[in-house]
Amino acid sequence: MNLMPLVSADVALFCVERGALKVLLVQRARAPEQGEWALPGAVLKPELDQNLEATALRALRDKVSVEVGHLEQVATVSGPARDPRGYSVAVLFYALLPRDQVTAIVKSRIEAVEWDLASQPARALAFDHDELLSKAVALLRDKVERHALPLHLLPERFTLTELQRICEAVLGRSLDKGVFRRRLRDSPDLQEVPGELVRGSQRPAQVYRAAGGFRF
Amino acid sequence: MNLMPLVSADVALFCVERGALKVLLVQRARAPEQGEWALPGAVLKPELDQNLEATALRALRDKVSVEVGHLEQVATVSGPARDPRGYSVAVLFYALLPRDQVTAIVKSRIEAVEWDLASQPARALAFDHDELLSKAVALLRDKVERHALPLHLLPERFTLTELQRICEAVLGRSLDKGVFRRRLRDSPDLQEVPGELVRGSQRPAQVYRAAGGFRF
DNA sequence: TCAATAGTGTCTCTTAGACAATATTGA
DNA sequence: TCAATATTGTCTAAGAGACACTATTGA
Repeated sequence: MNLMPLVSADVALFCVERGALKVLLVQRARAPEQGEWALPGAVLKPELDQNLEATALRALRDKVSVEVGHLEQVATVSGPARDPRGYSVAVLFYALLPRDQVTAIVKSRIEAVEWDLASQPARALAFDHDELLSKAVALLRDKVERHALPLHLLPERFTLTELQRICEAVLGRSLDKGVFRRRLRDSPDLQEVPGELVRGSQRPAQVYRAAGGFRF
Repeated sequence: MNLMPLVSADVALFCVERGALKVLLVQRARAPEQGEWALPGAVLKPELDQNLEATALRALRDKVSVEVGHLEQVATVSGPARDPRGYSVAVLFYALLPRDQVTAIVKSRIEAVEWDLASQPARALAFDHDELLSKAVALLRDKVERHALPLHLLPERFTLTELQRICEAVLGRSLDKGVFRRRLRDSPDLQEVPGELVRGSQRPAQVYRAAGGFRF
């Protein structure tokens, strides 16, 4: 038997705020890299975590008091130098936070938290988290580019225009309304909701929700 | 500090043999699951492996004496029950073996090895390796379906028809010659080789090779 | 010439992209 | 009526799929 490395799960938690894709950063309260900003994460505790997804969920619960219903695995990085504590293995996930839960997160817990621009963070990140963040953003964009709908970024009920704005924020470019709606027309992931939603002085918009068991 | 889990790397090594996508299986020489068939793998040795990719390469080197030049990370699985030795984390990779190196592999090493049908193996696999294999096949197919060229499955020089046969084997369906060649026309991943290659009594075919630094 | 495979052309259909036109509401 | 946004339609171009046609070799 040989010395086993530190295994942990890190999470890029995304939201869309004011038209931009943001990622949640935490300021580390303890060494190593104390005071530096990083993606939230936790060390795997075999006696506590059923698997690494559970570790990731626990990290979000403990550090920012958030419960998310889904996780996407992005990649696993490893090596002797990426963490000063020694040889380490980190499994990276991302999760999406609905728009109506974004404000709830900031006023929680001991460590300072902050939403930073996902595609070009203002903060320099500890460890190799810059690289991890890039991978997570790339995977999310790739999925949306391939017509997956990031419905987890929206509240339970939403309009097609809201959905389009979210996709635009994720992709970092504007989409054509006609093309967007044409594709959604036959999407099995969306369901009309009979009730409508009126906003200000304009034509009311149809409300939709995610279809049961949709795949992201 | 708490007990850390067993970390290992497993590899689905693919080749195309007689028109079918095959995967390399090894018969386990030691417990656990002694005598059962599984994907080749190795336990991470921090003092030996620069990272988990190195562990995967070492597994191929030790078990089947093969050196591959590339690895694709597929996914990471974890949990207390997937390996009887205890809580474990396994990082799955796949690699592609060129057609002209397939025969070299079988006559190596202590453990029995076998090429099995990748999409529907005749052998039942130990641990959760059935599931791992499915993930690897799905990822490989997805990439080729999205027009990535699995050039690592071919020898250094090849014809377009050979390339098409390889893609067909990976995808498990036949492709249209015209469509296939039309796309390849502008591919930056392919380079013509001035010399030609004649085979039997028919029109000679242009020989190609992978362009420097192509992305798979 | 023929068999066999290499390589090209052509037609149709679907879809993306761009953009215009119409619809519906409150002020 | 007007401003503002929702929703639909239309034209064009690019690409996929199906399939036919031409080209080149050795036997």
